[in-house]
Amino acid sequence: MADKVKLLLIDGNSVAFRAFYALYTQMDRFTNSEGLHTNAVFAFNNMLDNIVAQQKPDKILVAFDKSGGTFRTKMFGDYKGQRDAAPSELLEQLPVIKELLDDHGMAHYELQDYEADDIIGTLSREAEKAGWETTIVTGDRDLTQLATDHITVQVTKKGVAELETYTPAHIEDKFGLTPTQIIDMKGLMGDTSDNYPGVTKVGEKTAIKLVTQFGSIEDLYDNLDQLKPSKMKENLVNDEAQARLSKTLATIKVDAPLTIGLDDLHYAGPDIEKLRALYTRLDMRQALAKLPASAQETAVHEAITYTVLDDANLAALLDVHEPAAFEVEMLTENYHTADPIGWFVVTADQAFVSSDVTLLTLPAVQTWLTEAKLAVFDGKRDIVAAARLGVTLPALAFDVLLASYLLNPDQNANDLGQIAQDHGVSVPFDETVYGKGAKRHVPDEVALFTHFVEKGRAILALQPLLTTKLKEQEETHLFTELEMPLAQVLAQMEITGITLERATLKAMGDQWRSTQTVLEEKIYAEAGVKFNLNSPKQLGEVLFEKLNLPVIKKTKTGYSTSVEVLEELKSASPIIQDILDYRQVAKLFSTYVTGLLNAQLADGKIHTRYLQTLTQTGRLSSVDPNLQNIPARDEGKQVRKAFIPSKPGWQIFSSDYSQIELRVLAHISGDANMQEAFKEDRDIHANTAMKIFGLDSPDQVTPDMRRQAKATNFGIVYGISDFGLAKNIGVTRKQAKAFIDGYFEQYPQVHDYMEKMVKVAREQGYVETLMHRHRYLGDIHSRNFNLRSFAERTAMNSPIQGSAADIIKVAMIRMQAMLDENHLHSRMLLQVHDELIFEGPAEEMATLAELVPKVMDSAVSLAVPLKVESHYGPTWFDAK
DNA sequence: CCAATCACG
DNA sequence: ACGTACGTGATTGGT
Repeated sequence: MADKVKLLLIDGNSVAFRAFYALYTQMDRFTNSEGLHTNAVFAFNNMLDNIVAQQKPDKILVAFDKSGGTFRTKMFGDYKGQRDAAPSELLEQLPVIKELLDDHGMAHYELQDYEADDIIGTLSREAEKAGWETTIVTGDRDLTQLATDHITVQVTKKGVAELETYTPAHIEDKFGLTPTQIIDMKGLMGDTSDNYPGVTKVGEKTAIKLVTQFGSIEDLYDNLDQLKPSKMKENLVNDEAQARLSKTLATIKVDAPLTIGLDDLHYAGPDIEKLRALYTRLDMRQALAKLPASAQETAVHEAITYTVLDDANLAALLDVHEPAAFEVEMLTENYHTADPIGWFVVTADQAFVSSDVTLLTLPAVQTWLTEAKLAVFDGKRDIVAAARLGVTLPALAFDVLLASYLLNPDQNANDLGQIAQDHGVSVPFDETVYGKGAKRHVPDEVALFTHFVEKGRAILALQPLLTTKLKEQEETHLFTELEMPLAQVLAQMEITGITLERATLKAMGDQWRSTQTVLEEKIYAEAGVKFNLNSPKQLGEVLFEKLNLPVIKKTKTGYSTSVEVLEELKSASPIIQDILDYRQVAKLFSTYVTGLLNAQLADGKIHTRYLQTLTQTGRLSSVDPNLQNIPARDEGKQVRKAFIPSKPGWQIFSSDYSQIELRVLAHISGDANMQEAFKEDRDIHANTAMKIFGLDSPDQVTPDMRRQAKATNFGIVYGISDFGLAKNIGVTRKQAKAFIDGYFEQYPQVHDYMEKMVKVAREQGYVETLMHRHRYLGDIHSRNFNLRSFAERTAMNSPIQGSAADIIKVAMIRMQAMLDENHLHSRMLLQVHDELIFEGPAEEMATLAELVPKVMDSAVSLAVPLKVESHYGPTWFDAK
């Protein structure tokens, strides 16, 4: 038995409309190089792919509305009268969508005087007579009136990705009506978007009730006398003409005079090459990537050849003098511990690969390396991997990862495959070749080496592309003079590592552990029940259900038990303080004792990895372990006593920028008052307190005033809101607003700066730092208040936080040079956003105390001085 | 794999 | 009217 013919009918206009708005907030991202928007095309295309994959239709037709009036407008002049014109950004995409359909091999059709609905209605009825199965896809629920046992209507839900399926049974379930009764319902209700009236005061509920009771509008008016006198009955009588007209307008034609028939429908499948050309023209890289490889690309794949290096053929590599892509490959993330699985050198016309990294250590290869001009993807990784073999890499020529990060920090991936794809270069993802999780493995030699060569070629292909883009974005200097050399400095810091005194940390850990156990027992006794204290869920149940403490705040999943909540509950029960204490020691023990002990390597040191391409602002981040969040306050700061110099007689030295972000703000805002405060080295928080509290002398500033002023200073840097500030310092929103108003009055140019950054973000789509680091803020145009507000705060904060990051990065590069030039034994170990931590011989401390602040405060020249404070001692704890 | 919590600047 | 501070990472429990 042959399967029935499957027909897919799509309401082109309504789906395009939904598609457009599904990605409306992302419209800026979906634009091709000619400025044509592609958000609707993109979403429409995804919808097509999904529905075709799911339904496997034999025939497809996409129906469109024909511009100009329809028979409905002739019948009712105001039909769709109130509707705003579709936005031009959508209109420009309709012809492209039709082109897309052509290339997909799908028919499309429109008819003068009729809407897409009527085309679909007519064809679906014809298809039913022919014994076909039809699916209708639309964004308009009115079309559900067409549903039968052989015609299913799918209505887009939440954008266009999800469809709700309407069969007669589903309609019965949902409304208690038959599909044709949908028309009667609509007639009574009217339709505001199509601008026809219906009956006064009748909405969906009443309409459904009336249609269920009477069957149809005609039957309703034939039997009006059955209704008891009421306002509703009066309305029905008065609006009878409108109701009947509305029903006619809502009725989809099933006999439109189409100039096509079932025979004209087809679905031949896509023309891949045409689609490729279209996607390329539209810059639709995701769609492009999904297409099967072209004959050309396949040929390239087949053409991959390489030389597997060994002692005998090494000479060929040593002959390479042109620029090359290079990598030492490892399977796992942590390159301090991962085993290398191979390495490659790829030039424009040659490729050398090997699984044997010891070849790198051969003197001939090392000599070759000193002269090599290498392009890499994540060079810091290669530098560390090579260093573990005792091999030093030359200064690297180009790092694809760093370049791509600077071009757009939020579209940055840690995978060459992803980044290449984003720039129109095709190379498999590491995950595809190596697998992930437990399945990750070294593939067979051919697969591995082929991947090496492809990665090498991608790096070479990306280098000129990204170089051009960096230049266009005026980020060349930032790239060549900042991030590239910084990678080298960071690699050195990571390789050096910081020594952890195991016994010290263990002893502290034992103490905390026993405190933890004692508190645990005490809490169970106070609660009268044993439970898992580490589970906020269980703790919440105990506190708020068993002990009936007042609920202060809820999270998405239940009661909040955060510090702020517990602080408020302190007076309600003695158990609270114990829980707070428990939390503190539990955190210290698990993260800072167990965690750090586990991270210590055989050399007795902790080697963190700095992620140079992660944060949105240009800061570094630190992982495995994070050495940028080692406790600095309260009991926790004891942990710092376990961080010691690597050699006897050495000390830990630390310098930090004092209020660097506020100084940056004083500089970039040009605010005279704020600049004066820093030029005269006044206490900035006290200064702010005087300004916002209207005091005449610093003596009048109470500690509490200073505290509030400090919070206000922070708030300003973060892109203030009165609500946020009020919450933070525990004053009313009104008072917080008064603080902010006072602040802006005293620092008027800071106010101007805030407004200017938001304006800049709106106009150019991004904000930038002192050194032209970009941050893109697509959400600045969002219709969603939250997203938009967030983008606005980010616009204010990023240039501040990011410029401070630029400054310390400059300092770090110069610092390394300074240490080298002065032949100091001291070395830089850590960076914690505004501070640098060193170790060195005790005799060098005085030199560091002189030179380190000098390098740091001269890193850039601002309108205000940069202030640096230094300390040193036998442990990190003492270097404060 | 996500949410909650808490550590840092 | 909308709900809100900016940037991170590790651990734990729970799906």
